[in-house]
Amino acid sequence: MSLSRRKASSYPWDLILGKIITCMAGTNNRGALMEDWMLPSPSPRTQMSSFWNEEFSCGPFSNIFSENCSNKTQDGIDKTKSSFDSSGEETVQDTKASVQFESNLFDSNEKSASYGGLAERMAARAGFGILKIDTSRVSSSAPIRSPVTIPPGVSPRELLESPVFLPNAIAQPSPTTGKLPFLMPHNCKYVTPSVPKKAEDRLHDDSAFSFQPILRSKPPTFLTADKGANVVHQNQSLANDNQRESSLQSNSTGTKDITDTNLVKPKTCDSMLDNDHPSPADEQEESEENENGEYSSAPVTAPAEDGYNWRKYGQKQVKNGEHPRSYYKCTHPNCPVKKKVERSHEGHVTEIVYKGSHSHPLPHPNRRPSVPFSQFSDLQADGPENSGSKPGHSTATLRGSAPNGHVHDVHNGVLETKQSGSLTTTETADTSVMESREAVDVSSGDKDEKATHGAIPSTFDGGEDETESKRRLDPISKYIIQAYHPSQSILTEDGCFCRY
DNA sequence: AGCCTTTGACCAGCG
DNA sequence: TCGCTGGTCAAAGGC
Repeated sequence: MSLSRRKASSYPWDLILGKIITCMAGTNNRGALMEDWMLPSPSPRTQMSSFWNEEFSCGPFSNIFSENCSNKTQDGIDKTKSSFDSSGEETVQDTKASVQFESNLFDSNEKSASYGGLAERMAARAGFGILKIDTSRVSSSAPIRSPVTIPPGVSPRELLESPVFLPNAIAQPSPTTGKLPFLMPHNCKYVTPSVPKKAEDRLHDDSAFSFQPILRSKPPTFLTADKGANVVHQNQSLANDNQRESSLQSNSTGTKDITDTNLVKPKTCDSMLDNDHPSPADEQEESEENENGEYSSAPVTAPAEDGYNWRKYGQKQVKNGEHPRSYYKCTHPNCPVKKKVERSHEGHVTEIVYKGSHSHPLPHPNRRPSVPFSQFSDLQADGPENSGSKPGHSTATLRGSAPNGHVHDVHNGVLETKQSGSLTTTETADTSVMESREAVDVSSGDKDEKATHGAIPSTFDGGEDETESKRRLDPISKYIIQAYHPSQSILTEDGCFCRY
């Protein structure tokens, strides 16, 4: 498989949709769906279009899971909704917004659905029509003019990298790219602390959506391990959201007491989001769907690509650990950050622990060829502020892991939190860049977060800002993020994918 | 040449 | 003090 194809496959949407497909194993249209699937690098948007047109035009996205998977799931969804309803009308609004948005998309999809030929369908997938050129009218002397007009000041490269043209990984979340969080199962919001809220915000802001500079397109990894990132980010972002979510984030995360080390077993949703950031050590975890629409043994993602450079300096088989543990150091001079990654024998990342705070901004993208361009952009824009930890925000860390109070750690049955270091419960984790980045990506539409956490740095000079200064004062912190292979995922009562 | 991974050895903490 | 364990070092080799 070509590199490009692999990259496309690595996009979280592939994972999400792959899971959906798997979930829909009982449906009759799977074959048709997979047929579309086989088209080269379909964009998330088109994938979803096909998805809806062929499979789920009968109801809201959230019903997909309940109708195609299990009644139990629906029950879980209902429960979840109930819990949110109790918090106010916000949930209702979200639901409405979601439904309306879906409706809009359906409308657009109906158009594409009428397309008959492959070209039309591909055009629909690409988000723009394929112009038919009448070659008979083209003279050899006439200048060949592209049907696409590129505005002055916009390079073709930029244009190509725009969300519309980007089939997947590079595209940032937007209605155009189909990467909007709302596309995820509504309940997935609970998967990651940060994702949820962001998705909600996005829904509210749909009408006001506007493209923003690519900051952190981390689809993935949005969690991953990068899931942990989300958790961390949540800590920061929660500064403004604490009150609102505090009611939702119950004591269920009793483990959340905190620490500088947080172990989170992310739900699949997070995991999927994290995907696109294969870290050097995690690249192998890129997952691919096989012919059956199932994921190969290749792991899903790791949390990992956080934009920093890591050097592996050791590996050990931990005594009681099921999997070998790898030790990584940040390659930046004098940067004390380390991380431990545990992988299953199949190569799946089962746990990631970040320790310490980066004492430097994210490395320049150009120095990290292994990282997709979009990530570079994000990373670059990200700056140090996201990597910094904010004492006092850390309490949100674990909340994020179980926003709704539901811990979906099927593996152990509980959210695990490891504590190490001297951090107090209120000064837990520093916000590791990685994790927070993912969160940032998802929450790009969250103005509050931006303002509060600098997710989209207002001072994007790559220098050190106040946050950075604070971050450097933070005690060493650790994050433990656990991920599971998608093939081992199940749909929980909450409508979220969990791994077992 | 530089950077990374691998891997056995070494070190430190703990009971 | 000894053994166990987790973490780290550093040489060797690969890319």
